[in-house]
Amino acid sequence: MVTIYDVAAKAGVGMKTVSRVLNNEAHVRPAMKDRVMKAIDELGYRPNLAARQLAASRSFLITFILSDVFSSYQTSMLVAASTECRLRNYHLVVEVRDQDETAERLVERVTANLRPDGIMLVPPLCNDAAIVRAIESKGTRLVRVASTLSGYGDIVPVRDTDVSHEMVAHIAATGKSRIALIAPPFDKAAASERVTGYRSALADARLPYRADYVVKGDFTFASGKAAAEQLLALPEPPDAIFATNDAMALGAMAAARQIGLDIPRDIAIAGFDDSPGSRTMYPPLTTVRQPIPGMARNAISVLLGHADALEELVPELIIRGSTQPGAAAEVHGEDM
Amino acid sequence: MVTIYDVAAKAGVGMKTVSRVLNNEAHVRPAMKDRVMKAIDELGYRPNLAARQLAASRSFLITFILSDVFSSYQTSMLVAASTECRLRNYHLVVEVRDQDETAERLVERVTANLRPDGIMLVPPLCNDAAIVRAIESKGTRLVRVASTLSGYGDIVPVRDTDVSHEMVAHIAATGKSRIALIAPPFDKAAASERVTGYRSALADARLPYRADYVVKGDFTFASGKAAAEQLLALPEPPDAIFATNDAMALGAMAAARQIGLDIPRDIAIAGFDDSPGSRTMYPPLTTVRQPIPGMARNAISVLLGHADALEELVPELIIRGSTQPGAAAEVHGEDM
DNA sequence: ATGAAAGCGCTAACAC
DNA sequence: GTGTTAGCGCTTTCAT
Repeated sequence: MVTIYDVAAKAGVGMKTVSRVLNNEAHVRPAMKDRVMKAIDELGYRPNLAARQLAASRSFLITFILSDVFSSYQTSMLVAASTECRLRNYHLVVEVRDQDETAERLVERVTANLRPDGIMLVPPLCNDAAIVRAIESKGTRLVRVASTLSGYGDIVPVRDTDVSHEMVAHIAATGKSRIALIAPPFDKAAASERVTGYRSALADARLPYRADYVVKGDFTFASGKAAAEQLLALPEPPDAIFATNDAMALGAMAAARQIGLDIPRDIAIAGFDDSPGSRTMYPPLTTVRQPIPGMARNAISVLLGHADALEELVPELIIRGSTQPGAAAEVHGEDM
Repeated sequence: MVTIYDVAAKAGVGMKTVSRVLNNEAHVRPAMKDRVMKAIDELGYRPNLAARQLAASRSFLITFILSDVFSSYQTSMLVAASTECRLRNYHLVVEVRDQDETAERLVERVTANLRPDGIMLVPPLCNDAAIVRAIESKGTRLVRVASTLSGYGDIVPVRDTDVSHEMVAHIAATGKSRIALIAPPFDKAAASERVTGYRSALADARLPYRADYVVKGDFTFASGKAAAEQLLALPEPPDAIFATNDAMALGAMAAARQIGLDIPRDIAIAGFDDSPGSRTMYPPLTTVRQPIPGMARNAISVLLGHADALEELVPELIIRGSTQPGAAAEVHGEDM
């Protein structure tokens, strides 16, 4: 094993100098730096993380807590966060919340022996007040992506209002006039940006807002299917449904299909997330692509204290065949 | 910070004794053990991983390398592996293979400063010979799940032949007689267990094996769609398609849908993996559920040297509406 | 079966 | 700017 001593000896300098070079600290003469770098290269020296952790009492680790309920959104975030960590010489540790594990136990075990420098939470866990409080009590840094909850930790926001407005405007532009919404489960659904965008677009298109056209779901396929069944059973059923995530939109598609409706002729359907499933339907689902890599980048930046240069992120409307006949028949299929 | 010294002092023993208790080593009198445990509890002592790593030169870390191409299979494995690690006081670090990153660079960076005690690879990366060789050259322990490639590292096998046979037998039992196969991309496709099961089931059902009914795919939606288009354009098209994974099966469903075929009446379709997408289709996809938690458990066991008690694992046939009208209309929808 | 002492490879604090 | 000296909190010899 090549240690920092060997490098120091080879370069003919003290070991603190090597350490300075390794950590990109200031006050190192370029010539010195080169000499050290050369020695590092020639020796094939690799710093030992455990030793750095112990001496610096930093772990260079970020913990990402995954809920036990799957979503492609979560895993996309995970992948993006891992990629981001690597660019900063950090590593991402995954911990999965066990079913019926209390928030306290979860946070305790995640925090106890690994001592991550920070924890990253995405929906739905980032909206779990007990978890957030437990992390606060441990004093571990926390970043929460797209959280609808205030409280401990930095929050990386997403602006969903405009793109939701755009979505509903697009649907209206295809000639639909009875556009229903499958809303998020939040108590005050009106607080959701996606709902706000829906309402403002209706107003812009001079379409009436009808309370019976808004049904809450809980972001699952089953809830979307149930909501759509309810909507389609209305005396005057909608001719379009905007579901606030893809899983619910797929549920709505299944409900429509089951009673023999043609999509999008009889009923247009749109979702939100650009999940793999949205691309492997026929017709493929019109949806919104979140700027996930950027969100993860922002999250890790915040966690590591570089909150200065956060990116401005804009979700993107993806129009496909479920709202526009003939649109984007050639969707990229990904292995899923 | 409570250290092992504090515990030793409080319990009135030497620190090696505390260490022995913590590591479940032999030669500790029960009374002694209790005394130490009590002190640990009262002090709320938590071992410091970094210090253990440094002293023991073990990291208590397993690295899971994710390919940049998504699959629910991969992420299910990841989750299961993380859960399994936690039960053994290990932690799972995720690293994502960058596009156009060489195998050597990938393994170098994954191995260099974190020094995981083992690496876990699942398809498709576990079949990348260059990566396997690079890991071998680092001397890091490796376990590969369901690999079709021999070479360095332990392999956790899956037995797909029987369930594939069962699948094709099921399709034949529904009255279909022209059953096509979308095969894996492997060079010698006949080497695949799924293909073997297909052929033996055809033989059992006294159905002819037709070379024009077997088309290779590459496990993506697009390849499945293309393969199905080719099959459906045959002078005598098949009345059923068994795709060797779900993504390709969904591609086949899209192809069938596009030309107005009814599933399963005109064409039955089945997949393999029980991916989230298989459950959010209408009709839901008949498929095979792999025993993923067990596979992950076996993989981590092997990696940690407990290769003794490996579980015998059996994949499960999941019959749904895409092959059997009226079957399982009520599929669990998961958020995806 | 238990204890004492010596590091593991690095960074922090300070001296120069 | 650069070098020296102490540890970080554990496990590992090796005594006893």
